[in-house]
Amino acid sequence: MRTLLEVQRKLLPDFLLVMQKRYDILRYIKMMQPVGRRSLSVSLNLTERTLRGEVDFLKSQNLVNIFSSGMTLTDEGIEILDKLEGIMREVMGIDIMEKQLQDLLQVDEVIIVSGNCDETPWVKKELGKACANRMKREWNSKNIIAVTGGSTMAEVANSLSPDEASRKLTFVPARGGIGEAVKNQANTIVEKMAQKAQASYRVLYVPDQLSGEVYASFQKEPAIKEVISQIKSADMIIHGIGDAMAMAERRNSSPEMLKKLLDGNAVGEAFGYYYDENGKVVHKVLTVGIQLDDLSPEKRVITVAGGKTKAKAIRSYMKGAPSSTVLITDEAAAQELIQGNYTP
Amino acid sequence: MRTLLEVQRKLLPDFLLVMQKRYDILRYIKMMQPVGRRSLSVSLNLTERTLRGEVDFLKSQNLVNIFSSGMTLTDEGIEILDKLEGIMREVMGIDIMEKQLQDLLQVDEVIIVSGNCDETPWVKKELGKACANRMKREWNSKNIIAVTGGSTMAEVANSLSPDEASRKLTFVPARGGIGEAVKNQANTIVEKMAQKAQASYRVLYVPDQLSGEVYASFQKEPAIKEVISQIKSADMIIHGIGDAMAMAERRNSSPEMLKKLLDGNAVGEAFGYYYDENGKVVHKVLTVGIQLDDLSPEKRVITVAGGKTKAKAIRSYMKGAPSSTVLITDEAAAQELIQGNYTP
DNA sequence: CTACCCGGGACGTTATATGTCCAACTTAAC
DNA sequence: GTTAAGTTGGACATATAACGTCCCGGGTAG
Repeated sequence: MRTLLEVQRKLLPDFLLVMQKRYDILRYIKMMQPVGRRSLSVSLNLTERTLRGEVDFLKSQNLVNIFSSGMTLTDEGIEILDKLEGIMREVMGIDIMEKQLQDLLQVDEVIIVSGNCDETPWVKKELGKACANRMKREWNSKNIIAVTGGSTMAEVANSLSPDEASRKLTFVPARGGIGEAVKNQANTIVEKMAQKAQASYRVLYVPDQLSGEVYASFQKEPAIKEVISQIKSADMIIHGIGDAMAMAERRNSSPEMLKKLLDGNAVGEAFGYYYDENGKVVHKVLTVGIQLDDLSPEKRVITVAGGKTKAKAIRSYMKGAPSSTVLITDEAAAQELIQGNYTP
Repeated sequence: MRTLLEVQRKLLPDFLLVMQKRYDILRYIKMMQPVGRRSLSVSLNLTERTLRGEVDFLKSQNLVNIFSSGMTLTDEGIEILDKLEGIMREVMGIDIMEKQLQDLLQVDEVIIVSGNCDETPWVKKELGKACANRMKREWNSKNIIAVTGGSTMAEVANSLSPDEASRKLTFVPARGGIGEAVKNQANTIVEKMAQKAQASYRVLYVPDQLSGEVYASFQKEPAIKEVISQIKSADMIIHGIGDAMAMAERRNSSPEMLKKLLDGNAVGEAFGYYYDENGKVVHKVLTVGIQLDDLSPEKRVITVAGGKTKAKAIRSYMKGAPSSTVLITDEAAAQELIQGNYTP
């Protein structure tokens, strides 16, 4: 059933809306029966005429009786409604969660893929695919795409495919090296994405953890400067989110820094910034490229992260995320985000 | 998944057609890619414009690529198509079988409910329900409904429910007693149907197996005569089908008659007529009421019978059935009818 | 009896889907 | 290089379905 719904979501997206509408109508009739069109239509937020159309249809399907005293469900209607209850819980699950998260996190759009990254390995691929599709939808109006590192981003790269618009794109790393393993470094991923999309790309090789002086002189280097200016003018930023401590360890951070993160209660990390539970920046990795201030609402920010274990990290980052953000996550993280919110 | 499809069949009937259409389009694109609109539209029997509408939609869903060299499936399209194949086998199963049987048996309409009467007890109830719904669809233009006996008919009676039109109906037994147990006798069922539909009814009590003389005098009796004339003018006839030998035994037929049936290779029985494999009448129970000749095309005949074991009987009767017949059966019988037909 | 709510008929309006035709472009063969 | 046959995509008139709006007659409760 899961796959059937999944397929239908793609193949007949608005039919599910119709199904939901009719489900609501049946439900309300059951509760309010016998009931007339007028009172029903206000309860359902439908105009009287459209409600009438639906009711005529339901009557033709023998699901409702229409008497002069009002409408009631037929036995068959009750039966169908019973079966629908179970189905709807599943159908509406994802849609509803997407809307809930949209409200909760105050962002433009939330996309949820079903499953749990932590448990089922191919769910991360689904995340990547969803992200690739989402990118595609508006990359004809964008030119420069900045991406970060991470295993999730690597999957995004895997899912990209070329089309006419994609060839005009330029991929750049969002920031200079921040200590990932080569495979998941931003530079590597940028290259892969560009290759998959048949686009151009620029890389930015800078040593990790620069000291203040070198940092300044580096930025004056013409070649570096040009790449940096491209990065700064990126139209779209794709990035993952990590668990703060896990990231810090993976990056071989110094003991002092680890302490700083611990003291600051850092839980989330995104492109080199560490956040605490309230979304406050605890620490930032000093490197070139996009800074938090650069995330203006004109830029499209796509945040990709899934898995129950990352829910806290996602929440921490999202507290301060611009509303132009699109969050792509999985069911497990979404559930955790929604539930966790009521028990802080 | 089964229940989901069942619900959708009721709640969004035309949606299955759309799904099938899009499935076909995807399938053809996969086979013929890269392919243009024109050649695709002729292959699919769609006008170019409608095909274009569908393709635009599929493109917006990222399922097909459109290049100037033609259309191809995207990776996602291939994936969806894969999942669809499995689903479609189930979705189209019933629809397709209905059409196949319509052709095979040369009747106006075939309705199949899923399951097997012989194995799952509630499938017979589903048959009854389906029959009741079908009757409802046109009983506002009919007045007299003749019904036969049998356990299936008893379930039809159970599923009836009253409405405005039903109160004007009159139920009559199709023929005089032909030896059923009381519970499943036509008279009993007539009474029950009338009660369920809040309609009127007439019964016809005649002794079984009349001899020629008494038969003649019986028909002259005024009260009987009136009922018989009502029966003859019935607008709708609802009847079941039985296995010939099983019916004969249940009716305590004489050894001579059993021999006659055996010799004639009788396999099916319907309202007192016994048929052989080719649809030839082997024997008819002599009684008053509707005779085979009365089944004119103006009358709506609804035949209800299910279960794998009855497939042969159904086929034998259907050979001579008028095209105004509506066959209501179950999946098991339908499969047997279709498959059995290729291995005679 | 009256006032209210009921379904359903009628009709003009609007949105959507479809039929039809053409222009610009790509590709492949010659 | 040129032609021919294929492709998509734009434009526009038209048919069709959905919808908004109004009203009527019939039940029903107060």
